[in-house]
Amino acid sequence: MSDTQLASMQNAAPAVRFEDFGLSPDILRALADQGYTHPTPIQAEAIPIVLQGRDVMGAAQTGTGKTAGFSLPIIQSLLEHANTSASPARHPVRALILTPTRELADQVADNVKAYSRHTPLRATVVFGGVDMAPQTAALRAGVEIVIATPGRLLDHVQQKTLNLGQTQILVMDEADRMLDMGFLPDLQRIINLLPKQRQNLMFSATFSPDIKKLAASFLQNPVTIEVARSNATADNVTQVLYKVEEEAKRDAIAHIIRDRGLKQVIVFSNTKIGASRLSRHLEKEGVKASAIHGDKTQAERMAALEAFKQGTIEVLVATDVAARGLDIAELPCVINFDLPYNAEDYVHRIGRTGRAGASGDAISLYTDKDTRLLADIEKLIKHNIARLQLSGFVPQRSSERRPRRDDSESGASPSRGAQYGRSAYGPRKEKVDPWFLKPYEPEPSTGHAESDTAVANKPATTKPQKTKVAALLGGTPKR
DNA sequence: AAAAAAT
Repeated sequence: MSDTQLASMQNAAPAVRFEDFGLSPDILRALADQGYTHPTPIQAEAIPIVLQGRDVMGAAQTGTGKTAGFSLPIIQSLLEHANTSASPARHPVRALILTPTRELADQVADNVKAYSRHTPLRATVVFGGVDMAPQTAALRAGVEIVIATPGRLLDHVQQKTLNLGQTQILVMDEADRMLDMGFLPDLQRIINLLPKQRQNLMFSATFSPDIKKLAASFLQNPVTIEVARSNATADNVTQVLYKVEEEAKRDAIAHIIRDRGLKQVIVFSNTKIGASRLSRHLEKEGVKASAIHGDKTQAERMAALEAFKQGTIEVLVATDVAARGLDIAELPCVINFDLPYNAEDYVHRIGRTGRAGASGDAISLYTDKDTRLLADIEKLIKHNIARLQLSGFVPQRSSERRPRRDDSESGASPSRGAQYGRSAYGPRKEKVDPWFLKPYEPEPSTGHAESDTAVANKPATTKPQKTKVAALLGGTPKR
């Protein structure tokens, strides 16, 4: 027996079970339906605290079972003050769960519905991009738990199809993301609609000063629950980097997918157009792919996600709409086609894999221009990511796509490309360079951290952003 | 820089 095994046995506390929390048999039955018997660490920590009615500031990594961590005790609390009346008027909204994206709202709602299925409590989801009528019908019939994105929720409040006057529990999921997305004014409006006396739970994967300010503004004497170190990446996810020229990225993705025989992978692009293009490129290469981003209709988004979960498509090419919270069972691999502009998004993106203790791979492409982004990411996750060579990758360069040899340097007559200008292919800043024949040049092994740090420390380039959030929280509310 | 979210 290894030392670590021995140590873990000696340290092992008697395993906590869901039955130990005094949860209703109806909830336990729902958990049993799904084969859940033992809580994850965050669940074990959060459930008793939420049951006590305390406010919570949760620093929870994705994939830790956060949703059940707050849903189960909320359902229990609502049950303890159950109302047996069948009248819709007797079913006021008592718990409100806010999420930044529609897909996340839908997913959380699925979970809440599953956990409460044997109880008399009703839950419904409310988000934009889809017909309001079914949501209105569900709300009119009466629900105790609403899961929503902020905009459509406020829309319903305005339409008087939803009243938050009796809501006792507020959950803000992915609060950092909601701030990033400019939801602060909406959040403040929503909070103003709620009774002053209520329980607040706020979850955030990362902790910026803005998040702390938001927390201080509405949490009452909160208990802080921290499971994984904040801003940490799961250590069961293997992270690697491949340096690729910008023009070769799409081929590199196709190569990696084929080379590794990937059958289920999310590829993140920084732009909606980039995501669509890459998806089409992969399809041309015979890889079943779909794109998901904010310019797609909600129906297309849901269809793509479903097809990916079902395995009908192998690759989901996504913008950061899919970066946070989405739970795809046993997703083995995430690829960054672009490095995210925001280092925190890197943590979230790769958090789609390695969930629930499974192992996962996170592969990122980077170019010369990404030095700064890479430095930010490695600073945030507090370690360096292995630079690997993309083996056996010789990008396909069909003659029409491969830029012609540039003869101008040798004094020969200008190439057609030069004659006609660069309109058709866009500006090319470099002379033709047989980059794909160059040997791999690893980053200087101590150097990359040092040189990157040097870049990060340049006084002029460190961002001194004065945030709107601070202004909104501190000063006069805008609009 | 970009993306997301009510219409």
